[in-house]
Amino acid sequence: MPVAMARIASVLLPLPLPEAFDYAEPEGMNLQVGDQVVAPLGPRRWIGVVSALRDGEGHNRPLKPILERREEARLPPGTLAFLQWAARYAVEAPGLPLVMALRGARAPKPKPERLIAATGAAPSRLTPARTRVLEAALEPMPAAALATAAGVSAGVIKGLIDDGALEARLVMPPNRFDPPDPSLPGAVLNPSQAAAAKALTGMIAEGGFQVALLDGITGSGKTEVYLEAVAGVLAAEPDAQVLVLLPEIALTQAVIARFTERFGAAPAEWHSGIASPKRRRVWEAVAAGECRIVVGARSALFLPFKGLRLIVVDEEHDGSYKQEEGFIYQARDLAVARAKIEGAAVVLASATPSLESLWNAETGRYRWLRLAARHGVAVLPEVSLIDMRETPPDPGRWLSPPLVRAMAETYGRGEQSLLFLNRRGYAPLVLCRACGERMTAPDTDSWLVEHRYTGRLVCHLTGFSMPKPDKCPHCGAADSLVSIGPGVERVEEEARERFPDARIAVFSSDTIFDAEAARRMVQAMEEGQIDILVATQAAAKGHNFPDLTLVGVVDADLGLRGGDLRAAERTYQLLAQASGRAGRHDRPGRALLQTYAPEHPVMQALAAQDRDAFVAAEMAARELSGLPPFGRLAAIIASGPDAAVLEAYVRALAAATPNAPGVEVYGPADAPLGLIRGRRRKRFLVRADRSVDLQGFLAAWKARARVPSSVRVTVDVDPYSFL
DNA sequence: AGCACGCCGACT
DNA sequence: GTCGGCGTGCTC
Repeated sequence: MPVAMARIASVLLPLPLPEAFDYAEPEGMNLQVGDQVVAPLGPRRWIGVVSALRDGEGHNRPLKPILERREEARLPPGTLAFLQWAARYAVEAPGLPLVMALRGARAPKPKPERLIAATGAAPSRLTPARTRVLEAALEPMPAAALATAAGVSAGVIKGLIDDGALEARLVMPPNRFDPPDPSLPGAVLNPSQAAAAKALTGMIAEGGFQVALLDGITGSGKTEVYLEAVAGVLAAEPDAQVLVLLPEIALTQAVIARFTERFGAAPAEWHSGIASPKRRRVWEAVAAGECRIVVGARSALFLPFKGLRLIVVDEEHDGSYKQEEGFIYQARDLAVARAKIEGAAVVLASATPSLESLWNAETGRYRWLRLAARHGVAVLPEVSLIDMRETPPDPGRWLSPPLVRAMAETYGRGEQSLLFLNRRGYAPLVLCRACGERMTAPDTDSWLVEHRYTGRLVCHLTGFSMPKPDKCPHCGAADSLVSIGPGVERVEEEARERFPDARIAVFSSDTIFDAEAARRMVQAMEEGQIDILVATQAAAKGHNFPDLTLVGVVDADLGLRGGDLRAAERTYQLLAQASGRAGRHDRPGRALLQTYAPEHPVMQALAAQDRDAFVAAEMAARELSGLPPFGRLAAIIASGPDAAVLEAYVRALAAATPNAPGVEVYGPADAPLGLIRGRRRKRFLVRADRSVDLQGFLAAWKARARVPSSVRVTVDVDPYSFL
């Protein structure tokens, strides 16, 4: 009889370790790849996941044994493969994506709930209050809910429990997600929508990995179309799971409502705002295949789907799909990668698709579905440019005469205006008139933004804030601090001066900090309780305001000044979304863009409402310089508190640059914000041809120079922010 | 990530 | 003379 050979288990730990660690499998544990285990690490115990199993003994040293196998769900093979792919893609430790994947698995379990139920026994004495309670206690419910329902105090309920007529039961909340019913009738589709829905369901029915770009202007009804694709997937396979990604939490409630209406059951919700026990429930139900639709933010991509068949990426162009901190990734790109690993389909939906997706559609990699017709009777707004050189605002003002005139006409007709300025606070810069000092956060280069509501100066980069000082902290001069440039608060102030009787509100992350506040503001706007809304990006998307007929963009050039790769594209997308807010019903709307560069191709394309011309021009420029989507970019940022140590490292790294054909390395240069929280930052930029294994190059390069422990090195593949 | 080990300042 | 600051390094 052959002696059973001991097995070695490679365990991926949710830590920034360079590789999976090997452990001995204790006899009889019967591990499988994907199992959650507890393993010893130094003096501690860590939860990890088995990533490989092989026969053999530890070679160089004895291996520590795994301590236990957890009963919690096993990570499906597709999920594990995706995590490993994602780590390589981001040039990061393999344990970092696992941190995201286990975020639900390690959350505390839901606690049993105490419910009060009738025992059927009659109470010894009946009072009117007691009768009401017994009538209300038809099914078990929490004591507080029962007291409210019966209109009594908690004492009455306690009395009935002591009397034996009611009893308390500890019940685990059911980990059930009601199954969606794809056979319920969907929305009535217009011909354009119907054609797109048919093409989508046909594509998905073929099975396997496929990507479609659902490209339709604001209001063309993209959601109805992808809902039909979801219905098709759910109907075709009883175990199929669907993931719907949204760029921000504020949009989830509306989309969840649409899904609930369409399929008669609420989908699971997943984002950073979900409480821990709920996360745990969703995570386990997704792993068990019991939860079939998840609507969530980018982190939902790391859930342990068992039978993922379709991923919808709504507003696919949106910059918030790019995670910029910690584990850096682009969720839209990872969604496509995950679908490829799982053999699933992807629908990318947008009114202003990213150039990358348009290029993939143009070259036939993605199926291109264009929704042309506008839903309902609304017409597109008329877009015109205001040349700020010809009709400048008064000094210290930000609204030009043509825009103010248009606002007056709109207000006079009882209609609504939206002033759009993508800048929080009152003024983006405060400086001292006496000595010229610019206020910045301690040990940081970025300017402090003045907020008048709170009377503070705030660093939007580090979160630092301080009360606005009376005297210049640098030279001590009194009353010398001046506010430079406009933010939404300052535009609001100007609007109030010009229209003292109008009802004016500000929509920004400083006035609207949760989903409930956003809902109230949207409702007030819908009901016509606001005449002029001054808003940052937060309000640029997703809402229909029937009486909104004027959109004024205060500084249309703002996004162009960053000078980065996507400046033009981002500005186009943002302004197209913002101007698309106007005139959605029976009244035609207009959008006025204040610009100092009306001849710029972005402004011309917006005024002519000619997206294709803009895209063609931008693509040609990118192709000429080999930039995405025609080439690939990555940034390497090194930071550290000691300038000399950092400089030495960055020089060593530069000297170690591998010579690779089709790759150019620029730098090292001071990062645009060279100093944050006392850490100096240096940056390399890498451009590579599409045929180059960029990740392989970056990993090999990074490995060629020893990193001093005080220096942090981050790799940003496909950078969006050039700060 | 967390925890131990190690070499320089103000304290019982 | 010690207690402890957190810089540096390791964990299968």
